[in-house]
Amino acid sequence: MDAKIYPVDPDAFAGWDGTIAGARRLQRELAARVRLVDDFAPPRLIAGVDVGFEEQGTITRAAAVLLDAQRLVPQAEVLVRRPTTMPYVPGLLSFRELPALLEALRALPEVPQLVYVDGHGIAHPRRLGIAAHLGVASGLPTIGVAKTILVGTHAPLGESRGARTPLLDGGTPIGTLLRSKDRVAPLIVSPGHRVSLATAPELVLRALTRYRLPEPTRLADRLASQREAKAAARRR
DNA sequence: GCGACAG
DNA sequence: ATCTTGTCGC
Repeated sequence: MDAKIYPVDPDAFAGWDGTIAGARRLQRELAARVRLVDDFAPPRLIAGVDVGFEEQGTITRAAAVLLDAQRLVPQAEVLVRRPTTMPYVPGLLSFRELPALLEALRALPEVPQLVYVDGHGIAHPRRLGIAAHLGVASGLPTIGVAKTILVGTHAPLGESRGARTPLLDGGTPIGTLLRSKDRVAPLIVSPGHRVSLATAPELVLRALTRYRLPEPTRLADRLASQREAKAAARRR
């Protein structure tokens, strides 16, 4: 049976019975609420969110960083730590990370016009990756920026920065592979909510500097994974 | 039934 | 994701 019951967060999982099968049913329902049309104000403030773990995975760390959309300079950052409630199950990432992520996002001093999420948007088996789920749960425009493919196929991609090719699932476009830097593995970009398939990669390009990851998710990733503290501790 | 499988 | 040293390349 599907006996195991997980904690249900009313904000992100209203109506979920706590089971794995129920999680997949809820994803199909929520996917119908995803809007793939550009519907956001010209970004003045953008945010990046990501999750990391401590204590053998028993503690979840969610980070949210607010940045000036024009200069890509951080304006504020939030880090929340909570007990981990669910294991990682491919396709159900949001059920493990979304509650903490929403808490971090809500704690930011201002509401961003656009949120960059570490993970897929609609490039998901049931079209509800964590970026799409965060979008419908918060109502905010979101973009998914993942480092590897979960589902879909694609044609060969050019080696230079800016090269791109569609990510397809049974012939249907679900995202874009985007080379953000020469000779580095491409980013898999897909819309989360209130952003179109064509605009998503453009918004990622605008948030790039000299690294593979766009600034919002790069900074959130560093904070969530304690890059700073770990590097310092290891040097001693 | 046998693989694949975001973070 | 996390555990981890050195090493290759711009």
